[in-house]
Amino acid sequence: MVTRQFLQTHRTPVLSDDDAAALEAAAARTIDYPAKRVIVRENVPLTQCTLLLSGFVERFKDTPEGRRQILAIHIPGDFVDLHSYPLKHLEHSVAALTPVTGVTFPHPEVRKLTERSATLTELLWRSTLIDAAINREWIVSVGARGAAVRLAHLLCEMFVRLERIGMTRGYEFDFPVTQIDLADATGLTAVHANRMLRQLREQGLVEFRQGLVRIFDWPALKDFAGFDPRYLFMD
Amino acid sequence: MVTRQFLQTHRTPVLSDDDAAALEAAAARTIDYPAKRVIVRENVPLTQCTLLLSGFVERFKDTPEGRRQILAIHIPGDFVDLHSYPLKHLEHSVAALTPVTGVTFPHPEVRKLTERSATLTELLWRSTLIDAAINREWIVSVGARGAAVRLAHLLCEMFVRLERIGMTRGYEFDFPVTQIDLADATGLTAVHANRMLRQLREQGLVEFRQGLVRIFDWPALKDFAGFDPRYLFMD
DNA sequence: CGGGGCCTTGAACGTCGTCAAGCGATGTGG
DNA sequence: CCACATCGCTTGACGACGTTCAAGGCCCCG
Repeated sequence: MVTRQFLQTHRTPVLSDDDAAALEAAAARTIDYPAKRVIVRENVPLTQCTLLLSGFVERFKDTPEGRRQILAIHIPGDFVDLHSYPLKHLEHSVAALTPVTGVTFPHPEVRKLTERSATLTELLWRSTLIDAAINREWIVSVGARGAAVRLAHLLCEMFVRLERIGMTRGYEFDFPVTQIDLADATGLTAVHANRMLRQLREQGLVEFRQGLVRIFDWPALKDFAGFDPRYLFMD
Repeated sequence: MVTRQFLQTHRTPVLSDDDAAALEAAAARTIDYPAKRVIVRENVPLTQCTLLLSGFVERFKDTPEGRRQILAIHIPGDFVDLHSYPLKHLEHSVAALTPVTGVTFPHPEVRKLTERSATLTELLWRSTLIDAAINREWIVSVGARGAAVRLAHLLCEMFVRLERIGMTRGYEFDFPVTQIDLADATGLTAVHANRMLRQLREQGLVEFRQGLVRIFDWPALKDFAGFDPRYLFMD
């Protein structure tokens, strides 16, 4: 049941049992990666996609000036590169933030799935478009929100997404990334991210310490961040 | 031939004549919008997609604090909301930047296309993922590039995209938006965007005046902007 | 025990935002 | 036909937010 978490996060359109079985059967093999390992390198032809089973993954681009911009963070149940099926290669790289397990779906198998069922196609397509919606929300974050709000918004997003797959404990969850990663994701420097995290903690909103997030006041945090989860299309 | 410009911008995968004809036949009717008119409002159920035939369109979100963040700019040959087919509604709004003509594709017709041909499906899917790749490049812009570089990068992107559909004249093209729009797209204030545009002009790179862009030195501009067109997947 | 990540804090600097004012072009109503 | 409002562009002065540079601490691991 490698597709369990994926189907848990993507409930529409509803798959027939046959389609669900076909999706499950399209999985080829599982792979492990150690933390920091590059899983997909930009501009390299790809012949398969990877569904994340455990661990955290980043998509990112490094700029000529030496800055890293994280474009997305993936959690178990996410396809980290399903978009490689129509695109054939990626314009960014993908790397493991933690030790990771994934399962591969060869492009020809994906093709067969799209030939088989328009509903299944819609589901796969939809999942890549939800990633795109998250991309756009991040544009809003880095383009139009202040530093503290940006960080708060990211923590809100991770909380809601992790909650859906049962990876939270009340208002607490593991988010095993460094402050440098948070800074790279929000377009800040590590120094400033650190200061803003302290501010969030002192405001009694949320605490991030050594990969552990504790939300003190969820309604206040949501309000502070201007977080509206509709962009996650959870239904 | 309402799909001419679309097929011009999306050459892979290659469609059979039959598939191309089916796509063309799926078009329902043309619609005109005046400048500034909202075409799609966020969070409203949709039953059709719109392919842009002429004019410029923006996707955007307005923040509670009153800032507008432009998420994408569309030109003729772009589907402005094909992602509404799998998503059923959008998390952002779409508006005309100029007077605009579009042609609609009802969702049931799109569904029929996906049932008909896996290649056609792949092409449509791919076009939405190229939009997503542009979204990600914009994350890099607002997150990791300075103000002048951001503007330069946007002008590079528009030049390359417009050139492909024959809407440039040498190193000059119409880009009928205001400096306010440029600011909203790059996460800057109009005042600062104005200053940076002056700087680009005085550096002899590019000029933006009243909706007209003149590139003085394309290699130098590309270099200054760190522009690598591969994220546009033009093949 | 030494080295390297990662986190933390301070001080100085710079990019970009805010506020304010003036200009020209356009358009509208008296 | 002119008065006046509106919108977009431009520039200056000032201030704030975020970066850079620097230093020290902690912890883990070799």
